[in-house]
This record gives sequence, structure tokens and C-alpha cells, in this order.
Amino acid sequence: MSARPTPVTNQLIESLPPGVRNKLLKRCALVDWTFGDIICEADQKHEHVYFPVTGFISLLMKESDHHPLEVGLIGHEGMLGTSLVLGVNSAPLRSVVQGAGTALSIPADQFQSALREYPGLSNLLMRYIYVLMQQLTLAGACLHFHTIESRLARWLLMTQDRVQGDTLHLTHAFLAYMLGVRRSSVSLAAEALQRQHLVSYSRGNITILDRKGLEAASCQCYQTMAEYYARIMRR
Amino acid sequence: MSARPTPVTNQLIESLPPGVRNKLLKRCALVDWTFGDIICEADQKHEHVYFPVTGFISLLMKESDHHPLEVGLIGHEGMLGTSLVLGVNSAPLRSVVQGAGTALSIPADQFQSALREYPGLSNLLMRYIYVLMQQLTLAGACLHFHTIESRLARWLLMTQDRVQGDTLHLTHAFLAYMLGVRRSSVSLAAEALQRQHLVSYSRGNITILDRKGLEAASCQCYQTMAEYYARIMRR
DNA sequence: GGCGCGCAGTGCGCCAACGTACAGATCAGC
DNA sequence: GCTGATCTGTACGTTGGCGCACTGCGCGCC
Repeated sequence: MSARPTPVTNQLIESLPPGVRNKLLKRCALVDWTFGDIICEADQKHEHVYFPVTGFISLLMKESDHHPLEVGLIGHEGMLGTSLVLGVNSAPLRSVVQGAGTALSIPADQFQSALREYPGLSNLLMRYIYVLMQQLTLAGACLHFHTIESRLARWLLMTQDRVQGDTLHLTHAFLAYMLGVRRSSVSLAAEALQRQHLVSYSRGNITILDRKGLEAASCQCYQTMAEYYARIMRR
Repeated sequence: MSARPTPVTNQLIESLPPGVRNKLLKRCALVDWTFGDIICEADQKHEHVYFPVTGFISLLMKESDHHPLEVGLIGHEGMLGTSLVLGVNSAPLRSVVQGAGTALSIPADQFQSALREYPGLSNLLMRYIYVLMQQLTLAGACLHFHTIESRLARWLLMTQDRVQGDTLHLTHAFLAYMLGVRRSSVSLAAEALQRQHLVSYSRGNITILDRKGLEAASCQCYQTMAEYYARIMRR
């Protein structure tokens, strides 16, 4: 159904100059992620850095006396462990596997020496950090301004961008958790999207029927975030 | 009334090794900011980098079909122009002078060569970027979860931290603009704070009467943001 | 083939914040 | 001292989302 490109590699790694890329790949191992794995906890040391390939993770922010709230999604377009690029060896947020799949992994100390050896690596990743900052900021504004329905649409689009196929395996309860809202609010929003024939779902499976329509139903933030990435990361 | 330290310098610059600090200061000029000055527009090139001293600025995010929304406040604890540290010569957000005062300014190209010459500078500023990211993220969650009253309290505290004295010169309308809410919502929230004898105000002047009380009335985010900074930036 | 559980639909009262609007208060300038 | 502009108080109906709770469907399992 969808005409999205589904690269089976990591875009950051792809963007590296071939020499650097190969040297980095030599130090990488391919790991498998299972849904729900906690890759790192907030304020804990990074043992590894990850470049997702087919798997992807949610960044969760825990604010006292509220459920954790998703503030970002990282898949094959990004990486986990940007703190190390900034010289801080502690993760700012909890990261949880949201889509099972693979990722390239490299031990933190080896990554750090690679940063020192290849300035091109660090240049690229710093630009990625810039994009990430813009996205985190926009996500905040989005949370404030937009309805659950358009945020849900955005979330579905962003997730599909990081996954193979049109069907996502998630329940309303899970979505509610990610969006920081009630389960029944998600049910209402999802039903609205279904009535418009943009998605269809039942019992933990959501199928995206009409991406274009979903983009129209979602807030502008979806496009904007994509533009942020494209503008800064295109070679 | 308040026992806050009010350094008349910039903390980032203070934290530099003396050698680097002096060399950087040689290239800096002290500029005066007036309230309302637009220091940079989103997506425009940075001509200068600024280290606020007694002035401070708001970072504003413009989301299509909404008023701009304040997502950050930068005073003598920070800097404006972090993008350059990441190798991107374009500002992510609009920056507006929120408190008149002084700032150290350095032309963008000179700043960039300083970054290359003094790795210590770049190390420090990257850690600051890490803190900024955490703060931006938390600000998003705060916007989502907390009432106007506690966000107002937080905003007043954060502003007072960047200013000399206990009186802030701002109207309800201005606060509404910053917080992304109606003017009359601010009036209600402000009145509630006044009833608790935490602040008093009239016609564009707000005086903070009880910082401790205001901290209790504000959301946890105030403390948390301060901790983020302290944990990473303490030498 | 029936049972149980997990998932989704729905209803209720409640509340924070919204948009809009207008009235009263206070200050600056003439 | 009056006038106009600015700032603040207050009101009205509306809306999006909340917390909670209960129902009903359908799949998987024994």
C-alpha cells in the first residue's frame, strides 16, 4: 500500500564517508531487540550506543507523579546515545523498544574513541543532535496545542515510517500510555480515524489504509519534523 | 528579600579554564539589549553568539496557526548560538530580549575559530547543550501536565533567577503570551498567587514576596531543571 | 464448545482552559 | 483635572480531556 522507502540499514551510518563507515561497522555488532526491552534508564551510564536498523525505540520522560510520556521516537534515521557525542556519559531519558527488530550496537568506549579518530563522525552526529533538539522542542508545543486525534495520527505515521508494512501491533491502552492520555480518549480518536477510513483496527492491530489522508488528519508537526531532518541531514 | 546569588558575569565563561577564558574575552564585546529586541529569527544565520550577563532572552517556537510559545529562557547561566557548536549555522528558534541588560557578544566566525582552537570551550558548551536538551524536553512535559498556576509560578522563579531584584516588569498580557494561554487565565492564576501572599502586582509590575512559597506553588519542573544544570555543569 | 481474559465501546460527572467581551481601575500627558 | 490608553477583574457559554466504571465482544485455551 505505502510507497515509503524501507531501507534495511541505518541512515546515519549510510551518510558517513565510506572510509569512516567501514571502520565503524567493523566495531559494530548486530543485535536483536524484543518489544518492551528497556535499552537504557534515565540517568544511567550508556554501555552501548545503538544505530537502529529495523527496530525502533521510544524515548520516555518521567515527570514526578505522572506516567512516563513519550517525547521521541528513534528508528533507522537516528541513534541512541547522543549524550556521548556531547561528552556526557549518562542517558537523559528512558529508552524502550517499541518495535522489535535489529540494531547495530557498539560499546560506549569504542564509540568514544571512534569519535576522536574520525571527526567526520562527530560532525554528522552533532548535526543529528541539532535535529533532535528541534524535534523535542516541537513535540512539546504539539503536546500543548494539538488534539489527541491529530497527535494520534502523527504518532501512527511516525511509527509506520520506522516499520515494515502497514500493520502496527498495538492496543489502545498502549497508545494511551505513549500519548500520555486516557485509554478511552484513544478509543474515541481511533474511532474517528476509522470512520474516515484512514485506519482500521481490531484487538491490538492497527492497519493504515490511507497515508495521505492520515497526514491531513495529523498535525503539521509530522511534516515539520520530517523537514527538520531533511534540511539538516541531507548531505 | 531574596538570597540568590547575582553574578554579574556569564557562568559558562566563568567555568572556562582561565587561559581559554581570557582569550575568548579578548574577542568579546559587551552589548546592551533593550526589551523586545529580536536577537535572531528562526532559520536565520547566526551573525553573533551571545553570552548574557544581566540581560536575558526567551526562546520562542512558532507553530503554524498558533501564537509563538516560549520554550526556554536563557540568561547568565547559558548562551545563545549553541547551533554553531553543533556545526549548524542557523538558529532553531526565535530569540527575543525578555530582560533588558548586557551580554557578551562575539562574531560567529571568531567563535567558530575559537571552538577549533580551544577544545575545552567546545567540551563545556556541549555539556551545556545536553542540559538544554533536557530542559527543552521537560518544558514540553510541563506544558502538557501542569496547570497554568504552577507554570506561572515556575516562570516567575526562572525569570527572577536571571534578574537583579524582586520586581519584574511585565503585564498579564505579556505573561499570557509567554505561557501560550489567555490573558484572563493569567489574571486568575496571578490572583491566586497573590491571595497566598506569594507575589503582589499592579499594572505591569510583579513583586515576588515569598520565593520559598512560590517554589512550593510551582511545579517540580523548576527544581528539576536547576538540578539538570547543576549536575552536568558543575566543574 | 464453553470459559476467561484482554481489548474496545460507552456513559457519567467534573474541571481546566478556551474565546470573547465588557467594565472598572489607574496612570501619563496635555 | 480631564482624556485616552493601558492594565486588570470578571462574566458567559463552550470544549477537550479527565477519572472512573461498566458492558460487550472476540480470541485463545483447555
